[in-house]
Amino acid sequence: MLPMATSLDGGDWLVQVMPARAARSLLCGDPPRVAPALLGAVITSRVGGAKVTVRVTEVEAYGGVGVDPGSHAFRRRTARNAPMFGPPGNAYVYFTYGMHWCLNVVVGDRGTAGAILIRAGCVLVGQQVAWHRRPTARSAHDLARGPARLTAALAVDGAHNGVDLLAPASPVTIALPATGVHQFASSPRTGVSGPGAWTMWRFHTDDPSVSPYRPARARARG
DNA sequence: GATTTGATTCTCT
DNA sequence: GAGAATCAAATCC
Repeated sequence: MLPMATSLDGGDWLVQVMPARAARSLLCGDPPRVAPALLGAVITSRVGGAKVTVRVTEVEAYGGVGVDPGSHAFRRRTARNAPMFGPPGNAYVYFTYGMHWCLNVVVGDRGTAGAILIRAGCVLVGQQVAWHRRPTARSAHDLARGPARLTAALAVDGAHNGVDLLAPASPVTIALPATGVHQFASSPRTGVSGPGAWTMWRFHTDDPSVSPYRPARARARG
């Protein structure tokens, strides 16, 4: 029998998290409905033997095949987006702009290819390690402020694509809060242009670590 | 096979 | 605020 909730004690903060089985069940829902439930979630990385824990403050929801033009899986299943078609709770890590990694949590029923992009968080444990990995950060709130900064602070990269984030043995794990965040805002997604731009599928709490909103813009190329 | 695009970040002005 | 860095995947022809 699993406990109703377990606690993670990290000093001046305390998060009541739900059991992995309950979390996996919750993650089976539609991406825009599940996304707010990930606010306040706790992601722990043990990559390289160093422990870094962040509390999620900002997420974006992405739909599946034929549902969401802003999603990698909109057209069809490919080798790249294959992890999105896996079971909910798995990680989908992709490389973008030639230099950045972004971490998603697969949601929705298996095969529906929904995902939640983890856009920002605040570092609760392992700040020194995070500073070492993110020397250009200007403040503690800046350590994981932005999807690529967050993966840098956690040392998450392609090696973690497809791992089960709800398995305790995984190098990167996620724990959902037993009590969801009640105060949050939604807005259009960052960097999504075209037909999917209108969706209010970006959710964030009132926290300094939330990344500044930037609408999609055309890029000049040299 | 060639070209375009992108769920970004950093630096310089 | 604008531009550069940098590359895999998707799309175009």
